[in-house]
Amino acid sequence: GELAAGREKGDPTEKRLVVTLEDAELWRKFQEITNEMIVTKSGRRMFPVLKVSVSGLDPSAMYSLLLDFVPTDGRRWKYVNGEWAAAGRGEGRCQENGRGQGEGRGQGGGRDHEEGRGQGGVYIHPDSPNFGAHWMKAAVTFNKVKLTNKMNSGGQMVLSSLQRYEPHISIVRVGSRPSLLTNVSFRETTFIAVTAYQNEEITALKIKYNPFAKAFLDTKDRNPSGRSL
Amino acid sequence: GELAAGREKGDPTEKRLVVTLEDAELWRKFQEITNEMIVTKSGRRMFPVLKVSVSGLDPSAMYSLLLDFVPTDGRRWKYVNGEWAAAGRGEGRCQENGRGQGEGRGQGGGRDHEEGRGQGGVYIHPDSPNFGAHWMKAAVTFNKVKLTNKMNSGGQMVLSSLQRYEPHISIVRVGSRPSLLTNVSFRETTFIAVTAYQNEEITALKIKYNPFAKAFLDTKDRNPSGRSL
DNA sequence: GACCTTCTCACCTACGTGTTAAGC
DNA sequence: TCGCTTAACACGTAGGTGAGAAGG
Repeated sequence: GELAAGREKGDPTEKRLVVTLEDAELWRKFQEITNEMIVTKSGRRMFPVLKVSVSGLDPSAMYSLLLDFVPTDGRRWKYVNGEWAAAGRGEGRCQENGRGQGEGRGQGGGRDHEEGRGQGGVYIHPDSPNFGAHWMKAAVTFNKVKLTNKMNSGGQMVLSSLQRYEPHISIVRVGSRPSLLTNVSFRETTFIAVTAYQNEEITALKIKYNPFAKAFLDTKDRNPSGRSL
Repeated sequence: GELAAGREKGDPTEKRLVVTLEDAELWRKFQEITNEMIVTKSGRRMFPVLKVSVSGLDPSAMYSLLLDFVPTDGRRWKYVNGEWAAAGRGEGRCQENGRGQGEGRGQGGGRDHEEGRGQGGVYIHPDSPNFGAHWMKAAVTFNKVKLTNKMNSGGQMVLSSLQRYEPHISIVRVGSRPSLLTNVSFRETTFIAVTAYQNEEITALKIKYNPFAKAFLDTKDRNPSGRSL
């Protein structure tokens, strides 16, 4: 774990709440050359996997961890001449405006409407709900979340291709007195949603580090096109 | 769902609590000829899978579902001449005596000590803890529990080979006021723990109904030794 | 034509089966 | 020997990869 983002709240129990991104080095390798994530009709997992360690919760209180994807801008992006460039406006579907960061909603209110919908909205970590002790005893992995560009029947996060997103993790207390505790994101996890990889260096990194792509490791190694990743 | 077992308690909320065994017909096919479950060092899943539907919970209250295996007797069993027969006493490893059935623990008390240990003790359903609504919206499947004969590092249920067990499911309320609500078992899920199948009819049933054993379906079909299962 | 999307595919990971032979 | 246990194995299920061709 390497990057920490903490917020304080008026609540006495979770004052020292800290959320740390795991595998930050790996994320940075992708981020340096602009990360891409595949979206498919049936849903595609993320790689790298979003993984955070949490501390500062009340071990015996009950929490849920939420994940959503916030567009970093209203733009579409194009990959031309080996570089990502902003194209025109956000394709008309101005669905993203309610989720910006300058709204004063980060401290506990604000999410009241728009929450129950669940389509393209919020991914609830499958361990939810659970005790603070559970979330803190080991890093929390979002390896099962799937990204899609179609509205399927639930569970998958709907993104628009060629738009840029930043994953946001929320911790909410459930039970007797539900409340939003924190809402963190990590810049190195930003990515552009694509239906096919644009930058072949991204492809090479995915193949190199994702065990499920090991079938293509040989192919890329035999192609001695030079640079070591 | 076919077999229901309900218990009432002094608590006003869960008076109508009912737990129903799913796939009872399949369980009965095995039970008729004395069911066996493999135990291995690394842990073996159960087949059939323990699956129950639950109703009568408070949808917004928080519960955990627990599974443990109660020896039906202190005996070891032997498979001789195509039949199971009781052998001598419980092999000297008198580790099981605290869990017998004549103890008056069936209605809600009695489990207070011995619970936290977790080794060979209690399997907590991975969805735990969760809302009553979650447990009731679909049948609860214990397909991930693993049976072992060695004390591994956690998660697996330690059983003694050639002993007979009955799975017990407990529903506990967690959170503000923890309490054991009910404690049910189903006779058709009784089995003898074995390191290798003794009754070849059990083997045939496992192969016939467990998708993971499909590799052996052909073998058994080509052997036209007669009876249809 | 250029760009983006969709589908099928071979090839992996990961792991659940009973079988079989060896071990004790 | 006999009874029980263990480990290696072949063969499944289940599903996650990018490649490549086809579609729009």
